[in-house]
Amino acid sequence: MLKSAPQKDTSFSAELDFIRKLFRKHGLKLTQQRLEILRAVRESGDHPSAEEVYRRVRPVLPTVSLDTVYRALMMFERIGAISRVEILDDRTRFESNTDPHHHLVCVVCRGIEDFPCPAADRIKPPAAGKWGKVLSNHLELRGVCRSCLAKQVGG
Amino acid sequence: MLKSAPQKDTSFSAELDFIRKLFRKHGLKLTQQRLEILRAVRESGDHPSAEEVYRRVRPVLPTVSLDTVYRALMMFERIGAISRVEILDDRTRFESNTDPHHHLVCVVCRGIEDFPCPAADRIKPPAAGKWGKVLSNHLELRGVCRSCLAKQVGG
DNA sequence: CTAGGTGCAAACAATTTGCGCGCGT
DNA sequence: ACGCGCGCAAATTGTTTGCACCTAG
Repeated sequence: MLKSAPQKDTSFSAELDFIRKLFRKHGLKLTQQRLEILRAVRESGDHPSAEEVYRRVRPVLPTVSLDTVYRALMMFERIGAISRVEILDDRTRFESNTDPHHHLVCVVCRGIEDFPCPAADRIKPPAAGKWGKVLSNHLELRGVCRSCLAKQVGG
Repeated sequence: MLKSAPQKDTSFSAELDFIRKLFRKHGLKLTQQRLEILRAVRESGDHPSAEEVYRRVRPVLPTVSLDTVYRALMMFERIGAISRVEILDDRTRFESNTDPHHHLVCVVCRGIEDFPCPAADRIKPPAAGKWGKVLSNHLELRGVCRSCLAKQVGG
């Protein structure tokens, strides 16, 4: 438990250098708030909503406000540090995975799981070149996840 | 111009029988409002927001309220008469195309175009069966459409 | 007739913004 | 020291709801 620096911090601090440069590059100030907000999204690797991020940083930054979280998240998205996911019937979520990937969404528990899919990445609009310039592909498979499926059978 | 009954009405009235049955089946009343709201989505074949639908029915139903539009749209979705699309950074949109299909979204003009894609329909989560039960596949290609691309080059 | 539907206005929830002080650079 | 960023609270926007009257079946 006390072996060394906390695990979570270790992995994140490795990114600190990169983050610092990124901020510098965009002429942005690296504040404690921004750092913690970014950490809340990047360390977990999941898909928190703005509210959820707010909840996560409160223990560390008790005075932080929800609007600061919003502002920071939007700013991070602008500079490419995180990306946002919009899921049917739900509020906007954020994620640290900025590589091309796709989502499995459980319509019961609203859980989101990432998965890579080169086949989906490769798909182009029909009559290639006729539509315009494609920037990204995002495939969303909606359904019921394993654990919700198990619960339903019993309920 | 006066050749016959208005074109638009012709195609929609062909669906009237189907609509009527669908409503009956669900024990719903077919009111003038609902009919016009449904028409506003189905006749255009595009992807209007609730606000846009409201705007479209106002000329025909000057007293209709936005909340009636919302209620009707949600109800139509429930009974499968239309489906909803959620696009990044934008309000919910509705569409009459309830067959499996995918979307080309222009990030500049926010326009949405449908396209069929059997390849995308066939994609399954990795480690098949491990995630749960997939109900639908939706691929969203984001980019800049032809006409916005043309404008950008000039600007 | 009578339950379900409508319009109005108000409630709600998520997100955005104006403002004056504080802190990172 | 300067100016961006912060927290507060209030404004906006999209959507939902309670209620009394109305209308399709």
